[in-house]
This record gives sequence, structure tokens and C-alpha cells, in this order.
Amino acid sequence: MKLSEYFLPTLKEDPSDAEVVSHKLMIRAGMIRKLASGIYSYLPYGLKAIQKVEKIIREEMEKAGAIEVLMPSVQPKELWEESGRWNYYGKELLRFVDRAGREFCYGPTHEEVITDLVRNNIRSYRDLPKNLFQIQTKFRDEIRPRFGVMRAREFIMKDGYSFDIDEESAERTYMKMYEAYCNIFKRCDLDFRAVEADTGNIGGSFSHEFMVIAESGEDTIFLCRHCNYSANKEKTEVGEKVCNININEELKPLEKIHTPNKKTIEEVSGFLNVPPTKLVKTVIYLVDSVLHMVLIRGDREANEIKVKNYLKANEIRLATNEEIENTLGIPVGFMGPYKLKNIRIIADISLKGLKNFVTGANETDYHLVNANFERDIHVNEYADISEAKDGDPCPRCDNGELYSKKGIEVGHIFKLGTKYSLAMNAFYLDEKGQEKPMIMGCYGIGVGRTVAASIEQNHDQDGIIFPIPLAPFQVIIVPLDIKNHEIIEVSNNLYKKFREIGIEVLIDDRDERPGVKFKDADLIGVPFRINIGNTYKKENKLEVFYRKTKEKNLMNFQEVIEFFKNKF
RNA sequence: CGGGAUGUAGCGCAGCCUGGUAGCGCACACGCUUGGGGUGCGUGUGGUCGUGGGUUCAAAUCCCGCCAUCCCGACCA
Repeated sequence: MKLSEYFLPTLKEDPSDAEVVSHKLMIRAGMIRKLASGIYSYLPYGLKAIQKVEKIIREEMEKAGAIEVLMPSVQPKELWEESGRWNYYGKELLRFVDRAGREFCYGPTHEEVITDLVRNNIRSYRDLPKNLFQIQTKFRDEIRPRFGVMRAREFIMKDGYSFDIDEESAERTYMKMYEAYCNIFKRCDLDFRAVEADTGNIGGSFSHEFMVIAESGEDTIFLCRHCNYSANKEKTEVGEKVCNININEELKPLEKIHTPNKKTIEEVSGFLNVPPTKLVKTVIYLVDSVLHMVLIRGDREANEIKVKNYLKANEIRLATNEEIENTLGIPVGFMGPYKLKNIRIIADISLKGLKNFVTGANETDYHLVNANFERDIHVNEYADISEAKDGDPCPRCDNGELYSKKGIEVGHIFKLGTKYSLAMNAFYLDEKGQEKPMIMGCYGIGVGRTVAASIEQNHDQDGIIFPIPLAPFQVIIVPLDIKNHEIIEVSNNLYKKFREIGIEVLIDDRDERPGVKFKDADLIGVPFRINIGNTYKKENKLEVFYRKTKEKNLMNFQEVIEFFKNKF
């Protein structure tokens, strides 16, 4: 491609509304332009990067036995009512009506459509398993789109769905997809981890997320230093190993202490000179419109999602002070489980066996000291609901320790089970002629996000450094003086030669100064640059410049061809 | 939706406080110049000052409403 004929509007300055590097660089490098909040156009250069990822995905999916389809973006309300998600999915679902008043949504995901497609066309166990995928534009009306295409409302996603006859077969399919995903992200040259994950809105029994390690990531994951346990923060198990604080202490008499205006853990801990590990924190959640009390050790935080999952709730949020004081009649800041009835109390397992702790007295300006379970407080429900912390013992291995990292979720796989097949009557006939629900799985990859994540991991102060598998062009030829016939001729010859041997090559034939061309080439991150200028005029040498390390090598024309032949 | 901020040429910004006919840099066009890290000089094109209303002789500037965008929290590929 000749740069003079290409459409690559690069920018010298960072756009004012971009925050993270990948967003800034994608705009500056002429890959994307914003049309509205969370809605972007891909320019040719950005599209090529997208297509690189898509190609890798297609190859690996097909290798793993998945078949490509293409479903509509616009989906009728009825299907979503059948699955029960028309109401459940909430405001993220973009809904609209056609001229006849029929209701539709723009597909945020395709479980409903694929299930409908399969149930109408597959009846026999002989036709299973089937694993279908598509690469397509989705729309999710995110409350807060952010970071360019990283979290856009309209975005390109590869979504796949599998249908198996039984659990065992479904698990085999799941594992195949797991491996395919690992291959895909490896081939994209990403530093990533597959972690255990929460299933969220999609539903299902278990799942893994594929997290690209990046400081700008919106997710936190925990990894074990010794074994290969890794999980999303909202899924990370804490386990009972954290609860050996003082289980052997003798019980002391319960006391009510005046703690004027001491409300937070820090204040109470400081005032009473008791470590936070001996305080019990009380948090009230409104769970599906009912208040629930959650108890957590003072040095830990409750994890809302773990609470939500434990209670199998649809909706959860912290209760407001008014809700607590009006409904329970207890003062926020001095709350505790003492003598409370009419509310479900869930204690975190970190509290198991804790002795002589401090907790709110349910009376303004008073706390209880040396409180103990059973003797003073009756809790008959313990659950793992606290948030993992750096340094926590690993829930899986003996002496492992957890540490956290930030990650960008580029892929997510779910074992759905029969959630949709039951709701939508996707049954098949087994060899005995009996009707059975298909066992489903679903598998997603954010294509644009994968490109953005790659840029997060591969850039420097001068711009993008594309890894070869994602690079829209592998080589850029830079004739440094386009008025010099000799230089132009070699450049053009090299360009032709490269195209013959199948290299995707750009040639910067613009009438620009060398500095401008260098800056642009660095910015857009072409892995190899070939400078043709003075060194060619003097010694007939071409300069091969490697973007990543900034190394330069001088070679003659034939050596350059040899160097790049069969390289990519 | 709650909290914070911004909206002036394609991009980045100044002007607003203290009202008086809109400016800088980049980009773009033309000419000369230059040719190994955003060359220099000159000339030029381009603006409903987000939008609606109000105050005023006069509004980018003051007041009110609305809209959009971005940042911080809950959702997600």
C-alpha cells in the first residue's frame, strides 16, 4: 500500500477525551474515530488489525471443531421473553419498535437466537455435538462506556455456542474451547491468564475469563505463587485458613463500652486499642428488596458479588442509612448482630471461631467488647463472602499465597448447562427415543478489545509496537528523499518484490521530510522499517530498522529480500 | 443513576473573572526553502463560540434550562 494513497490520518497530539494509552494511540495512529459515546468507526489501519485477530480466531475455532455462522443483530422480543431475559437484562439491552409496533432489541449476545436456530433444526443425538460461532457487531447500552474500544457500547465480538448430549461431552467441548482460547491469545502474542470467573448476566454453572495483564485493566485477578490457582477477584475463594486469629483464647465477660462518635473500624480500633482483626464489621445489603446483615472481620471487606452469588440473588446493593434506621431501628456506625431478630444474618467464614471480639451494640455511641458467638450472638450461617487480599493463603494448595494483578478481560467462556435449553425447549431425542435437553456452552472474545489490550502491552513513548501477528503491515519502506530518482527506484523495486513474496508492506511515498516519516512509522507501530537514503547513495545499503528494539542493520538489496523471505 | 469537570476552526488550546464585531499552535492550500527524527519563511482557506431562552444599546463572556462529551463508583467481550 502506498501511503500517499492510503487513508491514515495520524495526529501529533493526544486527543483530549482519551485516558488510557491504547485509546490515545489508536486515535493518534488513525485506527479509530469516535462517532458517539462508546461508538467508533474503524479506519482502514484499525480494521486491518481487527482482521488479523479475526483470522487467528477463525483458524483456531475451526481447528477446534467450531463452525462459523452469522446471525442477525436485530432480535425479536419474543425470544427474549422465552428465555426470561427481556426483563432481567435491564437497561443495557437496546430496545426499539418497528413500524408495526413490534418490539425488538439489538443483540448484546446471541444465546436466544442460536438456541432457537438449533432447536428448530436439530432433533437427533446423531446431529450432536454442534459448536457454532460468529464474528459480529454487538450492542450493549453500557452505563459508562470507557477507554475507546476497550469498553464500547457497539463492539465486535466473536461469540460461540456449543450443544452437547450430556455433561461429559459438554465438558470436553468446554475444554476444547479453553485450549482454543489459550492458543488464540498466545498467537496474538499477549501476556494473559485464564482465571476462574463469575458467570454474571449470561448465567450458567462455571466459567473462565481470559485476562490480559495490564495496569490499565479494570479487573483484579488473584494468582497463587505456588500452584496454578487463579481467579477473578469477585470469584476468589478465601477459605478457612484465614480464621485462626485467636480461636484458643478464653472467653471473657461481655461488656458494653461507651464509644462516643466512634463509628468506623479505624476509629473504634484506635479508641479501644484493639486490632481490626478482633472487630466485627456489620454491613447491611438490600438483596432483592430485603435487608440482609453481613458480618465481616474488621481487617477484611465484604465482596458484594460473592454475597450476591451466595444468596442466589438477582439484585444487590448497600442499604442506605435511612433504610437501615427506619426498618431496623438501629444506628449506622454502631450496628451489630447482638440481639437482632427479623433479619437474616450471614457471617463471613473469617469469623469462625473468633473469640472476644468487638461489635456494635445497636445503640448510639456504644460498642460491645468481648462478644462471643453462641454465648452472646447466634449466627447459624457462615459463608465465604469476603474479598481476597494480597498475601491471603491459597484456597487450593498447602503453602501457597495469593497476589493480585490488574487485567483486561478479552475472553470469557461459560458452561451454561441447560439454562437456555430448558427455558426455550431445545431438546433432542437420544438413542432410546427419549427427549433430553441439550447441554450448552458459550464462548466470547472481544475482538476490538483484544487489539486495544495488545496495544496496552506493546507500546513505548513513540507509539504502538505491533507484535507481528497483529501488525496490519509487517514492513514499511521509507524513501527519505523522494526527489532522488535512485532512491525512488530502489524503493519501488523493493516494494514490488515484497508484494511478490507475500509481505504486507507500506511505502511512505509522501513528499515529507524524513523526521515526519519516522515519527509516523513509529506511531503506527510497523514492526520493520526500511530506510532508504544517504547510506544507500553512499554505500548501496538499505537500513533495516526494528521498531521494538530500535536496532538497525545495514544490508544490500538481495540480503534484505533474503532476510524477509519466509519470515512471517 | 449519584459525584466531579468540560464544550470556542479538523485536532490541541487561549479569550470569559472585569460584556464592546473571535485569537494562537498544529493540520490544510499556494509559493519559495529544506531533505536522516515533526525544516524555515511568506501568503491564504476555514468558526451557528454545544443548544434554547433571558439580562443588556451590546453576550463566547453574566443568568436560567436543555444537550453532548470525559473522569470517579455499580455492569460487561
